[in-house]
Amino acid sequence: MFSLSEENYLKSIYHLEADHGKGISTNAIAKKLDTKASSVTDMIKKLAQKGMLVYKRYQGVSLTKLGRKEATNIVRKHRLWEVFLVDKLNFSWDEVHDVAEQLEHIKSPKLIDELDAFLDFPKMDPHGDPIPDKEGNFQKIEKKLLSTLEEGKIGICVGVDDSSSDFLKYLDKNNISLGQKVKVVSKESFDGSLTILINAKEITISKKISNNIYIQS
Amino acid sequence: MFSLSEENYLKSIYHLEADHGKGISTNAIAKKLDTKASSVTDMIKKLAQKGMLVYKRYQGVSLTKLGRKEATNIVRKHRLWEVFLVDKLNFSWDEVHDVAEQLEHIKSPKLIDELDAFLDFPKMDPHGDPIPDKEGNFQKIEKKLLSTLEEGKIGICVGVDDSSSDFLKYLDKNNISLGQKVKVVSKESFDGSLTILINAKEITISKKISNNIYIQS
DNA sequence: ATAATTTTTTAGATAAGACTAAAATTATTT
DNA sequence: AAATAATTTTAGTCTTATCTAAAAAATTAT
Repeated sequence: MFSLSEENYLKSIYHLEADHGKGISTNAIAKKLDTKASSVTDMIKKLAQKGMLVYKRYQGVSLTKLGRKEATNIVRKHRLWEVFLVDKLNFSWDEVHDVAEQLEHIKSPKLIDELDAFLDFPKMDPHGDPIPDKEGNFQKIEKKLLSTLEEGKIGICVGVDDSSSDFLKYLDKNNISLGQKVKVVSKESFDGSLTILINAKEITISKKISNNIYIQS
Repeated sequence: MFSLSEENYLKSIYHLEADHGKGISTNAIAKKLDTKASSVTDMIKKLAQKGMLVYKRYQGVSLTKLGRKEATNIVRKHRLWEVFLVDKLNFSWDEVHDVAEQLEHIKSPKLIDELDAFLDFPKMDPHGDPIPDKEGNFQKIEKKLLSTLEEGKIGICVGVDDSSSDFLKYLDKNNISLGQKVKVVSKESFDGSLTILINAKEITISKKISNNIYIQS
């Protein structure tokens, strides 16, 4: 059994590895968890002790198979709860994160399996992120950033990178949601801003925005 | 905001007051929470500080209005989650307690209101205990222990006192569930055991059992 | 290659919540 | 009303997870 804190470390390291490959630095973890490097050192020693990760002084950490399994399970729970909140309890996609952060730590294998079935075994969470199955497997879908789409090309929104409330509210305000068709009308090379056709309307979005929307094309 | 520990103390004191009236002793709380009296003293000082209860050394504690409100809300959450687990996730009534103990501490007013609506505003949990509304009000139903029912009289099972897994499994095994009609066929004065007619079958139950089943008559 | 900088670790402190053991208070007997 | 027993509180310790400040190691720059 893991403490709430241990689970949060495992999850953060898992996400960092997914984004930046193996060998996660103490500072990167500290930044992600909004804590101090010295606290991280303490905790990774403990998690190494428990066989969840490999750690050598000054060398950063990598999850072991066991650690990754643990982390994946927390991610699975987080994403299933997000689906529950949106599909069943009328939460919007910008409201789910904080609550799911709490719910992901509930310990009950039966609960999460039944929830999975109740939700009809969803494959994606409300932000387009894949939900691992019981064994921790999930299909990695082909996706790229909207910012990489060339002028004149068409794609379908399949996910967001940043899922902060502010960003999601921005998307809502501009009627951008997953599953929508988007066409790049023009690209401004100076600042990377994009004029896109979405919902039969042309809007211009900044590079920062297009860097946070995933599409399939 | 209250810590998990503080919430558990408030809830326990609330239940003790419901059963034994005001002025709950340190030892009673310690027993309920399976902890030491000295730990209880520390915590009730803290909760008194926060205005949740009235405490005078060596005199036991009583919840304030605020403390009772807090506690009621936790009970509301606990019981709503129990309904969710049984109605939506195929839990049986002997499996819900431990999970609900965790879920009751999730902090999100929207979550619990939406859950309430999703479950169609249930008035009772799976054990026949009333679910407080948002304001903390609930109707107290008239009920008495099966052990107090006289020979030849009929009642309807409306709740259980003990809701431990073992006891509930016993009831399941004997096909006793809420809403059922029960008739006292005979009463053994020596040991208080009861022969009852339930489900068109006669069974004999001990005093201990009949002391844990509530009926309406 | 050495100096300066950054990162990481160690050492020691703190807060919450629990514990043990002993002291203080209250309750019960005789 | 003492004496005994039970309960409650205090004092001090422990664990978990955090922090600050300083030391150690690694990295980058000169």
